[in-house]
Amino acid sequence: MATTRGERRARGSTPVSAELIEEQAILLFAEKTYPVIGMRDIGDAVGLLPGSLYVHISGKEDLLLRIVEKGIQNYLDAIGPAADAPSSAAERLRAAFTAHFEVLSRTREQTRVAFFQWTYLSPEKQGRVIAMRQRYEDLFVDIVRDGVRTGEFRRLRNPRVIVLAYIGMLNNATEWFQPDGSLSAIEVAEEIADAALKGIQA
Amino acid sequence: MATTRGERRARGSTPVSAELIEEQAILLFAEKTYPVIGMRDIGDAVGLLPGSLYVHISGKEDLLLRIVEKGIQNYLDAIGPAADAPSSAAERLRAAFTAHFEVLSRTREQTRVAFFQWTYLSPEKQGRVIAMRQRYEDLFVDIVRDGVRTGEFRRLRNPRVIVLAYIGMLNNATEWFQPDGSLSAIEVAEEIADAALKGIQA
DNA sequence: CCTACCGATCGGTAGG
DNA sequence: CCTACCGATCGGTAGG
Repeated sequence: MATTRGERRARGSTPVSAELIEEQAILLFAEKTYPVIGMRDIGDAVGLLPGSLYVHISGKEDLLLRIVEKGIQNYLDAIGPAADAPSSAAERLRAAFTAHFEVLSRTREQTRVAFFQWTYLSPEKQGRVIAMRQRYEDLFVDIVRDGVRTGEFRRLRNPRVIVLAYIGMLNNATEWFQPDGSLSAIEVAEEIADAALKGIQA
Repeated sequence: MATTRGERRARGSTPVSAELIEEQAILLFAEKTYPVIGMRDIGDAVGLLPGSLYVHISGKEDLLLRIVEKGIQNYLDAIGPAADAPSSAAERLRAAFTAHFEVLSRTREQTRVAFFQWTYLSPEKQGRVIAMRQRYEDLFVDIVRDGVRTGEFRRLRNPRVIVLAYIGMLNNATEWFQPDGSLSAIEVAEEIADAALKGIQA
């Protein structure tokens, strides 16, 4: 049997920082999820004993909070400008999809944690995350609302359902999009934007 | 402080069965996820002490496996016939979406567990789940492939991306669709099927 | 950054 | 179905 937890990093090799701990925690949380990763796993990954992690970080949950907030902020920073550009609703939706997949291809593991594991935060901290998610959602609501108002889009019976469907599709792409795969973020985003705007019917 | 775990069900009231334990486990796993729910939580929910659960079930992981497999089977049973019907690809896609949302509205909590928590199973058990998920995915692949082949759908550059996007959208609907909300499964499915087939552009 | 350890909780079992 | 308990593991800390 020997050890289940492999000592992945030799102790005392290079300096350990809060950033390094965060990086390794992202990889571990993304792979196995927050509740099943122990401080001992994180310690092994950076080459410290579990108790020594507390020299650099204040606790396990605070580590998660930082990962989640930065993870969502990455999307707000990239999609905000795309969604607010002074162009047609169709172009803005296309640009928003593209921006989303570009951030996803850069930060796939952090996205996994940010989108799916914020629920392990305490209620108070969840509130901050929900507010950020709402801003993210509103970017898409605005595009669709504008498009319907100007007549560029069809009069949808339930625009909110469409927005939720789009966002759900984007969120879930975290599960299948491969940054190193044969299709680039732009190619995937264009294909999906075409399907969303024009439909798949001939 | 007192107790965090509320004794939700009085001990010794009505007979406990494997089915009751499964029902309660679905609710608990759906709300908090598998790894953070203990046998003590499940015991509280059915009115047994944790050790007594093993009279009815063989272990925590086996409980999860049953919930996941039945949860996915519900979708195969409902979508299979819809996807294989002798009608147009558009009608079959519409019927598949509708069937999906109908199962979701019936089994929302179990779907949450089945779609998102099968990753907590041991590798061997995950294999069985992956095979079922593949059959589910293939139902949609077949519809899109048929539609493209007959010319009913556009020649998509990457049909697989579209299928993954659709399925991701459906899977993620588990997070926002409310069975008791103002919109029925059929209404939501129709709205989304329209958007998928015709697009949202005017 | 380590040593040494804390109390709490985990899934599961022996024996009745 | 309960009593009583097992060894393992958890996040975190005191003191150096």
